[in-house]
Amino acid sequence: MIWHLMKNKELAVIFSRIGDALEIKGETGFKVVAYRKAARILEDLTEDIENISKEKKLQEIPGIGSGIAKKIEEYLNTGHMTKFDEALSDIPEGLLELLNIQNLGGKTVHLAYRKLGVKNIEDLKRVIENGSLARLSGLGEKKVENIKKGIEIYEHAQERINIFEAANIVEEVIDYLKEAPHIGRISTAGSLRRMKETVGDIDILTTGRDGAKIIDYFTQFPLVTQILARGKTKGSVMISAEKGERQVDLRIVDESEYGSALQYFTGSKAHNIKLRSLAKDMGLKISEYGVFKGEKRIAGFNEEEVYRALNLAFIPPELREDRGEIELALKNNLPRIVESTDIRGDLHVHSQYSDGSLSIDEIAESAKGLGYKYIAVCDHSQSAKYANGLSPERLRTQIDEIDMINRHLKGIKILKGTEVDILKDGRLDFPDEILKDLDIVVAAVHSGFKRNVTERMLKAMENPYVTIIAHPSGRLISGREGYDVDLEKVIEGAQKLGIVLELNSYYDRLDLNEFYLKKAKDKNIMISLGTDTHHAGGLEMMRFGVGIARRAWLEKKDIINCLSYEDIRHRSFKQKQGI
DNA sequence: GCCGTTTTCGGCCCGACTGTTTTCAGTCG
Repeated sequence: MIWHLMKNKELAVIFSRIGDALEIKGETGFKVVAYRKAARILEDLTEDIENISKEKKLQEIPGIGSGIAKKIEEYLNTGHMTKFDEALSDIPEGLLELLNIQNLGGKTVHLAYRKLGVKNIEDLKRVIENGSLARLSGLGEKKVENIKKGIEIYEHAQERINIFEAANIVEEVIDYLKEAPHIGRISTAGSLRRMKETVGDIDILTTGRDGAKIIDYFTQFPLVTQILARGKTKGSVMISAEKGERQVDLRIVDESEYGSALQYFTGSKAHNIKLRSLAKDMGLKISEYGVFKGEKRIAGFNEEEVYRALNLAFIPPELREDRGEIELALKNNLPRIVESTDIRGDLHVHSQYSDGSLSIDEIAESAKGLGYKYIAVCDHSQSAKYANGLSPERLRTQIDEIDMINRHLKGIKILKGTEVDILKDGRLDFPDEILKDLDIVVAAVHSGFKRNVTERMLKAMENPYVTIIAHPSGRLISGREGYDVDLEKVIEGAQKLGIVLELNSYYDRLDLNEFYLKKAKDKNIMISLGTDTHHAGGLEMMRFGVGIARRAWLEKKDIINCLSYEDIRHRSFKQKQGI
């Protein structure tokens, strides 16, 4: 577990709940926003809030003022927060949960609580059924019907969609939309365009002459199960997907507005709010329809001119999270984050020798097709029985085969590698005399997830032949929590010993995650991208790894996949790190 | 609650959709 940031998480939850409670009580919206913003900041923070507090630097964090700083200090010192106790004292436990229901907000929850004594979701269903909710002033049959729909969606709520599933859905819907009447440009937007590891819903933007017709066509997509909204410029539907239903939102704008709409619709919300207030300070107004000076539109056709109109360098979607990117763009000082085309090879691929489906030849062919200069075959080691792990003898055979293929191969080189198990006592699953003959040694924990994982990884890193630690947290996005490991210590160890940390780029791992990648980068640790694929199509997962790397502000110089074949083989990244 | 070379008080991002309303409130993104 990530003990270091426990207080950050606890405080994030507390502030978020205070925000919810105040919303229900009808407190001014700005206070609610301020608490929720504080929650988001704490959620995002990669530094331990206790350290920041000790150094008396809480108020240096934008969005944290004297009020919230005091409350943080109180909580850290005493273990409780008076404001939290007050805010929730007269709010029943089940009431906050109701805010998660679509079409139901603080105002209505408050009203239902005060007038009908609704304290939880069961009460809410009751007053819907007996008709008393619909009789409240400001409500009616249709509103209640929508709340009912909201409850249904909430109760069947899926976890967030992984980026791969989201990308697939988008592709299908966009293919369908291409046949819509008089449709123009189409793009995905929202958190998928920002390449978040999971997304809540799917956003698509198009241009077109007759919005209502396109929306109409959109709602007739064969997989649509529910129409949530259908207007002239905006439509929203639920579609059935692999695992349950997913929400897809479509927005239609005029060609001349496409850039500003794409910018607006891509978000993040926090990024956009900051942009709009920046625009306001400059005497401008920004919306999805453009950047305006008075009545006159001064930008909107493409995103570049939108940012330019605000005196900002272009900010790539992956950076738009209000984590300091706007301040740097103002000074034209943004990092030049890595591009897909900078990636010269995949550094973690499995073959038929262990549990992959591809021969070495096929791997070479596929990699060549992607324009790579090299690819590392890293099969499992002998203890990984479940994965047909290689004995030292079979690894020798594989090494010989790769040497032979490399002699004939044009335009691409295969790196000889292994994904060697870190055993339960921290030893490696192969002896040094064979490790020394490999180009790349990826070491990984595959068993004993709760057993001294930190110590075992640190011990593995001391082996002079280990290049990379694979999937350092061990989490699976679809549901496995990961190792009981102290990643702070792993990062420290990697820095000391010149070890590369992996960004495992398969969509359900994406491990390290963006926060630890950023930390590693800040300590000058090199990162390796590997898809860990077991089949040909999986090589395409690299785009998700690159997306996460970009979200972590990684540059070309931070990633060993951007080095030449020679530099990788001679491990010159170690020299770069001064080892 | 946060924030400030126009302000320590009085602002705080902007617009669509829906439904309940005769001019607007609530919710969402």
